Amino acid sequence: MVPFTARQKEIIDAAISIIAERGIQELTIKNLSKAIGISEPAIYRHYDSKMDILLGVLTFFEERNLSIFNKALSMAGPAPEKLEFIYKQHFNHFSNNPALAAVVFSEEIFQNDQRLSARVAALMSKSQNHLFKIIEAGFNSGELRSDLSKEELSMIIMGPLRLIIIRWHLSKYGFDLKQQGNKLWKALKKLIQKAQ
Amino acid sequence: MVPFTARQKEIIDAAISIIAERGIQELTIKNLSKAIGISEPAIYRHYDSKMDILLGVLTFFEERNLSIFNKALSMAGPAPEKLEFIYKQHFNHFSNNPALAAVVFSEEIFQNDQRLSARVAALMSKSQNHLFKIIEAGFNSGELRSDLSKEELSMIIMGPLRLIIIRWHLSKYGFDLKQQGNKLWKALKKLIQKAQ
Amino acid sequence: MVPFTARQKEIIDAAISIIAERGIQELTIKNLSKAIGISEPAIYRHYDSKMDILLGVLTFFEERNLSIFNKALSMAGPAPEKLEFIYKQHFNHFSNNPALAAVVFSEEIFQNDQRLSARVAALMSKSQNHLFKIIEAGFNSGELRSDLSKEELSMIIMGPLRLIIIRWHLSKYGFDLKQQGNKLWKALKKLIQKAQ
Amino acid sequence: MVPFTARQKEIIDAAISIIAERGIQELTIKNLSKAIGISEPAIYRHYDSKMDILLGVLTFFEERNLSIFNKALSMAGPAPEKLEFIYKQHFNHFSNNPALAAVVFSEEIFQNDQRLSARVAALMSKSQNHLFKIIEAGFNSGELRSDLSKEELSMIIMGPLRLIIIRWHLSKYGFDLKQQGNKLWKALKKLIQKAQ
DNA sequence: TATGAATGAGGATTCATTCAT
DNA sequence: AATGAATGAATCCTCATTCAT
Repeated sequence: MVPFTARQKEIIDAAISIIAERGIQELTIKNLSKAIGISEPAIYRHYDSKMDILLGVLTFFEERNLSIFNKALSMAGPAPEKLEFIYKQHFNHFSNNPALAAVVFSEEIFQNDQRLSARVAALMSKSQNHLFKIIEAGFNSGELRSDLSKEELSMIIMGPLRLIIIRWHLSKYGFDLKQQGNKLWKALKKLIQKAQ
Repeated sequence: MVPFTARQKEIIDAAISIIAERGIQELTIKNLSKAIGISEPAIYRHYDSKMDILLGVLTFFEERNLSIFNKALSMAGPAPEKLEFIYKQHFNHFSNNPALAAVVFSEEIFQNDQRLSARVAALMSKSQNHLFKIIEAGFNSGELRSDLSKEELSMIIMGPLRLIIIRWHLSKYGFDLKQQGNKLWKALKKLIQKAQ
Repeated sequence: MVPFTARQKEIIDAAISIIAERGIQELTIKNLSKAIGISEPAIYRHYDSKMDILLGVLTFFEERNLSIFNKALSMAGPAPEKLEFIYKQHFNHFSNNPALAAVVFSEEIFQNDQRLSARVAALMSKSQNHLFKIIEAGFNSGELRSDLSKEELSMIIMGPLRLIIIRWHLSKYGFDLKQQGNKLWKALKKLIQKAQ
Repeated sequence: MVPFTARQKEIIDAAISIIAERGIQELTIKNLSKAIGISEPAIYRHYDSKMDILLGVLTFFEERNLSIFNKALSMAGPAPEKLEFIYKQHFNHFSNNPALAAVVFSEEIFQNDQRLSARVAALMSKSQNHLFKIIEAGFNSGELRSDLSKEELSMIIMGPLRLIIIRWHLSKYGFDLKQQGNKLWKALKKLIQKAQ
């Protein structure tokens, strides 16, 4: 795992901003270099091709994403709290970086290329596996309803999380994500917790 | 609402196929004309610009989408059945047109342009309103849990539906969408129905 | 064998001129389009890529070359006269198109690419085979010395022909190719004819 | 005549390798520096420009070439033996450095630039002059046929030599150059020696 | 002596679009 | 209704070269 140089980080950040604010189609080397304030060829000192930049963006997302799920997994405490942590982390993260909301769940963005879409699929299945472990722990401890499979539960947990973020983005950040997101979580918790 | 000419319909269909199978970036006038078997300038006899074609694609999606929700709304019967209908219609639709799965929830595709993204947002809020009505009916009849708001419930209903379709697509249609989708719906139904 | 369109012919001609007068490195799409007086993209209406243009240039050379050897082969008369015809045709051809001299024997020009260099090699071996037939006829009729193999003779015939043309080019056409070429041929004839 | 520094020699050698193996178009500062294992700017410590490197390459060729002809000239013995020496030296040289065959007669390579092509022409005429001296000595001693001019003979000697090397290269070194070259020389010798 | 970072100019190619026919 | 030919603007990327360190 080669760490990014400062410039590389800067390029990735700029790329994310552009994708987020103006869409993938506007992610051109020219726009990228303009955003950073260097010439177009200068980009190529730091990345061999545009594809490598995209791959870098994906790497960035992967790390963010996995870090959330890893932290959740390694937390002490009951399963619902871990899930709450995942929700809250997402909301915090996006509230702080609204632009990311346009990008993070855009599997479609990376769908053009085999290399990219394969990694997106891998990432998705990785986070799902983490989620499975949390859910299974919840089954065992009796904290989560066990009349649903882990696959179903994971979909019911992640689907609404993704959707509220997409809506927040489409509404041009027209509501308070943390607050609404919290309400969503509480509602969801009622559904998935084992009735006492 | 001007109806499409036959050629216009053909162009829209080809555009959808291209977007679905190869991604938005491959939707060029050249590829479009090649797919239809006419020359590039011929496209411009039928649409003034590429944007108009995109607008046409969106219109197509809108109609599909609203038709599902309209039918569901006008159905007789209890709310859960209407929701089940919405789920099933989606699964049927995508099972029959797998390529569309790559597209249909791709709000990001239309995010470049103001005109497009405004309509996407409008569409989303329109279907949401239909859903609200169904949910409210469910509240009133006591078929749906009423300790959740309609906003929360709508997210919890539509989020997993979208997610399973996205996963189906990312898995390259690697599982039986109708079957898995049905299981998902049954699981979800357990959660949102009012306990008897 | 698809015939060239008028524009394609024009492009090939311009390409040859540029290579001849300014070298392969100056054969750019920009220079090509400037020479013809159209825009750069317009070139691509007529050839899919620069490589295809190069292939076209090669085709042109092949046809010129094979036509000379074919005519010589089908001539009536003694072998030395056929060889003389080959010599004279070359000198005529290059005197009329001095620029070609820079190109025609430049196997190196086409050496970059597999597809190109394979065809150059094929062309060379084809003309050599024609020459072999002429030489063998000369052996049989007793017009040519037969104490040399056809391979050796073909080298001794074509080598000096190529060299004088290259020198003529390097001297910036500083001598009369037809006249000097003729003297060269007469000298060569003395050597390869069977002494009476 | 400033001697090359060690680094300069290294650069020239690398340049020749690249031209020989991959063609002139691949001779870029980047490829050059990569081949040597230094950075691109480092090249400019040793040569002011790419043109100077090309000039250096030419110098290298000049020295190789003139050394062969000089040695031949200063040899004792009959003219045909000197010519044989020239042939053999060439075959030896290229057998040992096959890649060079792609380059050595590539006057076209240096044709882009005035400075370069002038020196190529000068080199050619210089070796020709050496050859003239050898031929004249052969005339005087009665070892060479004198019914041909020295110009004609020189062309008939050098033309086939060049051609067999070019063919060897185009055949991807598909035959034994030394052996075939020797046969070629023996054939040629029969032609140009004065009959006893 | 060397390098990391940068750049203006230019490379081939594709884009959406226009126009004469 | 359709096309062949064309184009300005933009695409990604490479070139030889420079500069500060």
